[in-house]
Amino acid sequence: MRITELGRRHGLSRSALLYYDRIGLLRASGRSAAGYRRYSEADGERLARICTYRRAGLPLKQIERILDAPKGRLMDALRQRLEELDDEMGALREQQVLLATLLESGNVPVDSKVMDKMTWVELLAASGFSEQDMERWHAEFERRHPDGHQGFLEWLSLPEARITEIRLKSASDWS
Amino acid sequence: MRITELGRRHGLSRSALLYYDRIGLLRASGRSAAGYRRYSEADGERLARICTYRRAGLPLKQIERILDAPKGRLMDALRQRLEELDDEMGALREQQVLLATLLESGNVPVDSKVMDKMTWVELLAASGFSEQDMERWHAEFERRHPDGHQGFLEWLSLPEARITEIRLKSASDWS
DNA sequence: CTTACGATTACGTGGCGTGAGTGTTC
DNA sequence: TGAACACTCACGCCACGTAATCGTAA
Repeated sequence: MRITELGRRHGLSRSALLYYDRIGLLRASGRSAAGYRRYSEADGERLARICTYRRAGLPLKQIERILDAPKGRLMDALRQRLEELDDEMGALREQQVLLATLLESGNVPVDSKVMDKMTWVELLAASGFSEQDMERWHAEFERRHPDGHQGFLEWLSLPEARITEIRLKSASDWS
Repeated sequence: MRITELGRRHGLSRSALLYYDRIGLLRASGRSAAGYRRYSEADGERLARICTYRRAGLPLKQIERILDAPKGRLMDALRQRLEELDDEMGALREQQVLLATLLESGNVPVDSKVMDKMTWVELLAASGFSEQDMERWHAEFERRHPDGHQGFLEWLSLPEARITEIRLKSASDWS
């Protein structure tokens, strides 16, 4: 099979396949007498996998790594991509909110949903939680669910620097 | 004002402003004797507008066009960006679906970032928080910051019905 | 003297698209 | 003989980041 034909079958352009060849992601397994690239059935199957991971938004470099890697690495990459997607969708949602307020032109609604740390600490204190309890609780949180801890601190709208600080302290308290 | 200072005030890097100068998006309105870029108050206000539109995801070229255009063009651009955003979010959602099916067919453990209620309760219990404490805490939360309470329960990924249930109970506990 | 800024120029990123100029197959 | 394909090389896109090498301010 020749390059344009292979591309057509998988919904890719000729130049895309030329690019894949250049970067070594999918090298033509042979050449004709005139120097034309020839693609085998195996090449086609490899390309099918490439297209699948590309539709999931994986960068080509990572695709190259996982194509010949054990299944565990592959699954790790997919899970990681899912988490990235959360961030990307969050960023788009922020853009939506900004655009909506700009178009409403004028009155900017205040988000009372934002929780700050002081309020949070007050709440726990009101239920009989001491500062020491807080520290032990942060440490436990960090030990059992680092990602959840991060997410919670973000939910409190703490600046990134403060989050890092708290997590580092929590980790050292635990060890 | 000099370049790094202006950037710091708007959350941009020096190289970003150098780039804006090169492409003509924001030219320094003057130079010092030694050739340093000097930015005026008017430059700062222009940059503030640029940053706003950039946070909405507009490309710099388009920003340049709408900065000195009538208000109508500006609104058109914002509306158009909102529509693009729909497409982009749709694309990301497709990636999510594909990833979910790939992960499920491969029998893979679930996202650790998601915090569920059981884990949360366990954590508090580990720090000496009783069920009764929990109830009082929910009630206090609901009384002082209803929106924050709602947001917190959503963060735990609880279904809407369960959230309503908890909030109603908390409200009645308090009254 | 140091060090924290300023300047310019040039190259890298990702994933191709788009030519220019030339050869091959049908 | 002409159209449709193939080849290689090189530059363009976007929004900067990152040196490298230099001059200036405090």
